[in-house]
Amino acid sequence: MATIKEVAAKTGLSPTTVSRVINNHPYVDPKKRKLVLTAMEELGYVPNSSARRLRGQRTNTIAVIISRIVNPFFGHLVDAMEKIAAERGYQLILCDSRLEKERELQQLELLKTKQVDGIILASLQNRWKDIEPYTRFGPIISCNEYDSAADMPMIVCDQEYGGYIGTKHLIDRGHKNIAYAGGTDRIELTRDRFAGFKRAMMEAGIPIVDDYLFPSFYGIEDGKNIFHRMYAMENRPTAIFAGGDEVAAGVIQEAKRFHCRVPDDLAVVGFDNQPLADLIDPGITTIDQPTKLMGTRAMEMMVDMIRHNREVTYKKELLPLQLIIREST
Amino acid sequence: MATIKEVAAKTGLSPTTVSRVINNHPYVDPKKRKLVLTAMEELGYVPNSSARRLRGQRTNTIAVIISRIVNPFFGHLVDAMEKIAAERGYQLILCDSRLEKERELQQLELLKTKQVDGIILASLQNRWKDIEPYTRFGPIISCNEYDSAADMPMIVCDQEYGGYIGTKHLIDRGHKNIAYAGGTDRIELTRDRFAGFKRAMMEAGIPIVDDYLFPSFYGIEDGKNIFHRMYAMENRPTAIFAGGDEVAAGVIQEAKRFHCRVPDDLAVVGFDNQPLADLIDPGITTIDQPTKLMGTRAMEMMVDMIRHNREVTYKKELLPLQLIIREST
DNA sequence: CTGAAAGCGCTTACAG
DNA sequence: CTGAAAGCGCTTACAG
Repeated sequence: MATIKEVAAKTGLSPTTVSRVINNHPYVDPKKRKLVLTAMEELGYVPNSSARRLRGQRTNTIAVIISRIVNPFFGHLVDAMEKIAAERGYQLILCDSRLEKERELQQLELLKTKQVDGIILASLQNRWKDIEPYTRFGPIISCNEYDSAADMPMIVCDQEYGGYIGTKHLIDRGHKNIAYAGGTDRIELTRDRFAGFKRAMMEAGIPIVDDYLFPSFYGIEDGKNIFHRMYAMENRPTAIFAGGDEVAAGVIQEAKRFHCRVPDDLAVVGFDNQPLADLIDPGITTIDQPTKLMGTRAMEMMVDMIRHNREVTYKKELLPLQLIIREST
Repeated sequence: MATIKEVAAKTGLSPTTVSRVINNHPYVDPKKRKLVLTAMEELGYVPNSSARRLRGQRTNTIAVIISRIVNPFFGHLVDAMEKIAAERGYQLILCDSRLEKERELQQLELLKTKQVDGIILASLQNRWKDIEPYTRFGPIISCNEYDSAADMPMIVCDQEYGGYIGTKHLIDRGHKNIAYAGGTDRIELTRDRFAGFKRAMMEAGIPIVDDYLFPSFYGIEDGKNIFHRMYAMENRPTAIFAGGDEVAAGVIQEAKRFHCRVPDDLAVVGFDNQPLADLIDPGITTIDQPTKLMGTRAMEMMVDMIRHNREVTYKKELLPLQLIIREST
């Protein structure tokens, strides 16, 4: 692999001048510039990025941490981020925390070891106090998930409102026995959604039944399990607000298998508005998250922070959430 | 950020010794080792990876190029790869070619500029002659897609067989008017699948109707379009072998909307066996690809090649494909 | 078991 | 407009 020295030798110029050509500096004799360019071409020269990183103290790489890449929601989020990153000349390192705290912390080390210029947290396994120490080493922002105790920029959706409109919709349809599959309390996002659920229920004067509340779940299989737990109840819920479209899809599929009609016997509301929600039968009423917009904004902000050395301070950017009504309610 | 020099200064030892501690070299006085460890701890020292990269000429980073991350097939493939990479201490750079040749070539440059130690091509936009020059700079292997003209290792499935069993299944169900949504000829994988289709048709003595052949398609919307093109025909096909489950899902959804019964009026076979295939109604008969196994094997092989400086030579590892029968046929 | 020195391949003040 | 020199932060022969 040719180095800058070899290019210099071949042209009879100094490495300094070659470097200036590479970096499009002004003040290089046009003839010499051309000479260098030809030599680079002939030698197949390409600058060594490790050397540039070490010298320049930048990596042009950004890490994004998600919790489960097989969740299509994250697929779309990452897609939007990758697009902006590529446009702006940044590489994307994909980190999957697999919902584990330790993995997330290890991935945050990338910033310390100077392997990335910044990190976007699209999921959050650790508390702010454990994440905060890393902010000293470069910009960290959150996108999708958030922690209001955190002193970092966040691009998020109004989850309380999402929880509210989904629940209100079920109430408006005449339901009172409403189950809720909410995710763990550990995550603020799910707490806020649940707060929206509670607000809607309270406004309507409907008591919340503990047995109808299901903890943290993520995939199709979890949806199936939840259905069975509801099905086994004496007093079955007539509706469920699931934590995501995959969970909702699992509920619906199993309901159909057990001849439980959706929405007549069981109404189902999902979350995310994934393509899946429109594909299965009946289509899933769900809360649309502006996934693409979130990813785009987060990456734009990250690049901006890296480029302008912007200070990392609290800033919450709220994006709109919207009820999409289909046949499952 | 503390450097190795500061650790050395603090301990009164040389950077050499500190380096040896960092890298777990033998022959370091246990007391001094402990001394260094404490100093590193106190200073919050972490080795700068750019310096290590430059010095060591390795990056511990692997790029994977896919063509469309929102395709759940790639989501699962990347998931399996990320798992192995993380286990082995490698970072994963995600590159989405978005089906564009130029982007893929630019992503291959990562190897030249020493930003990655190796590249896994999970999709292939360029011909071998355009990819080959990059092999000089590090290991490149393909996974999923392939090019038999290529002199590189490939972890792939027997697509011809996949095309064959899917088609044979439709023929066994009594179909003669079978449409095929095949992808472009540019890609060998799709050519092979199509060859399997043709073999099955020929064996059964069924002529292939040009109007029933649809070119390259990938998503749900494409499936919908294909349905409409078939629906508009005078002599409608009674079955279709779609290029992927998403396409199949689009066909099925639109068929239902137009009261075309699946499988009675139109039988549908997909490809990939994505979770989606089991979720929609009717479930999609499809060809199961061992996605996880492919990703795992590819990453294992890549790490092995990087570690042992294995020569990059042709080697085709064929994984099994399997027909999954559901209600769409 | 330990350290001084060289060098990985760049870029950037500095001097001219 | 150009070049010599220093230095980014490591690691690895080499010598002891």
